[in-house]
Amino acid sequence: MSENAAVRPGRPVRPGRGRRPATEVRAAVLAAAGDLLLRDGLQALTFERVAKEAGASRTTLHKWWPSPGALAAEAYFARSRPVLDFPDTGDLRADLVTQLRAFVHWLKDEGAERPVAELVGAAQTDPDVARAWSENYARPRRELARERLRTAQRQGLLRADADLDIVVDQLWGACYHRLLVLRTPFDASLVPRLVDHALRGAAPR
Amino acid sequence: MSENAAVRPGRPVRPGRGRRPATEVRAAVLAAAGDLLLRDGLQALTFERVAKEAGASRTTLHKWWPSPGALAAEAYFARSRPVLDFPDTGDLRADLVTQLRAFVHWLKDEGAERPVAELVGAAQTDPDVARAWSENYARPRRELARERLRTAQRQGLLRADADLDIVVDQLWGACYHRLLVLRTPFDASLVPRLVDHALRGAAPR
DNA sequence: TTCTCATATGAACAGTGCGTTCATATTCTA
DNA sequence: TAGAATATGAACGCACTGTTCATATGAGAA
Repeated sequence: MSENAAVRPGRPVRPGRGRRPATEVRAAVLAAAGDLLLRDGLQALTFERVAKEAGASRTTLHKWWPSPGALAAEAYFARSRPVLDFPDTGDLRADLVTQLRAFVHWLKDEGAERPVAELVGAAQTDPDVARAWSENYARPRRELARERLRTAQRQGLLRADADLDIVVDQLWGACYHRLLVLRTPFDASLVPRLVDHALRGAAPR
Repeated sequence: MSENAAVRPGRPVRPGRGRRPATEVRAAVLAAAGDLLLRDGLQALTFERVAKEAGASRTTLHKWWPSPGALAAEAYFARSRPVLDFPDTGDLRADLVTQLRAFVHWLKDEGAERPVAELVGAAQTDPDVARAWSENYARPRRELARERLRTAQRQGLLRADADLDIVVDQLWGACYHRLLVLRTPFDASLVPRLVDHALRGAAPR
């Protein structure tokens, strides 16, 4: 907001180890980056702007993060709630509906829709973002889903020859398809029909 | 390749209407943009570089396209083959397998994987790309798929209460899910199982 | 045929952001 | 107390965007 008092050129300003230690600077930077990501989107998340908002030096950001994309990904994960455990009440259909509803709710009502879309989008060209997304989000979540399905399969609630990866792709892929490709996000009210289709199929009988 | 003879500064070079008319320049620009997109990816597709490769002026590109993203999208559509008609042999399952196999083949074996991923990625932040993608690709293709499914539904090959949009989301969304989110693209050999899951479901009986 | 208009062109400028280097000052650790 | 770690501001070079400008030339109209 106000002009920095040390902007005057020619006058010797004081560099030196910041008033704050590394951990504090990192926290401030991640907080500022998370704010920027939610408020103005991924495009606005530049080292320049984050540094200004966090009251840190741009040089410092270059030291701790390889690129603005990597910083954005870390800021997002730091802010997103921990991955929900998959419920196992014994009722597979109900558990899937619960889990997918939570996912859609998280996208639509908790502000994650734009960050998720932008981060997945950036991952298509930014290797830093791709790795962070893959390791910290996509793979772990897929693994949890598959585990829950495997349990159900052992209990005879799924066909023995069902391909669990494909089931995961159909359920979550349908949501991402609307979010990313069609850009008409999934409505939570559709979740039960989605699960029904995955379990019963679209063919008669 | 070779240095332009008119690079010498200070010496009056000759601007003026290019040696080529508008249609020719547009074609050259689209061709150069398509080459760049396939060869070096979306990141490399800047007005500056395309202008140089097409032997055109950067000013001209600004006149005809609002942004590099919009140019990339148009260049891609100009190069991609026309949308395949949905076959209707009366055998829904076989027709879906045919169509999805063509889609996967187009991604994996015809070099479309990277451009598609990068364009969908860019669409998450670039409104120009989002509009072009939505209007010229996603929506028309979805409509074609839904039409084929509606025919099948009328013939009793799908449940009367099946949600055709959801079926489309499950089939193509599964492919996009691997391409964009998991980044482990779909293999064509999985297509029959995917279609089987969509029609029969994963539950027993 | 002649004239007028559309338009491709090169040059220049400001703005933004990245990536890096440098000297300096401060805090933490041993 | 000495030295290592590190945050800081400044500066430079680079790439790309977005814009303006004068100029030359081809194409269509009168």
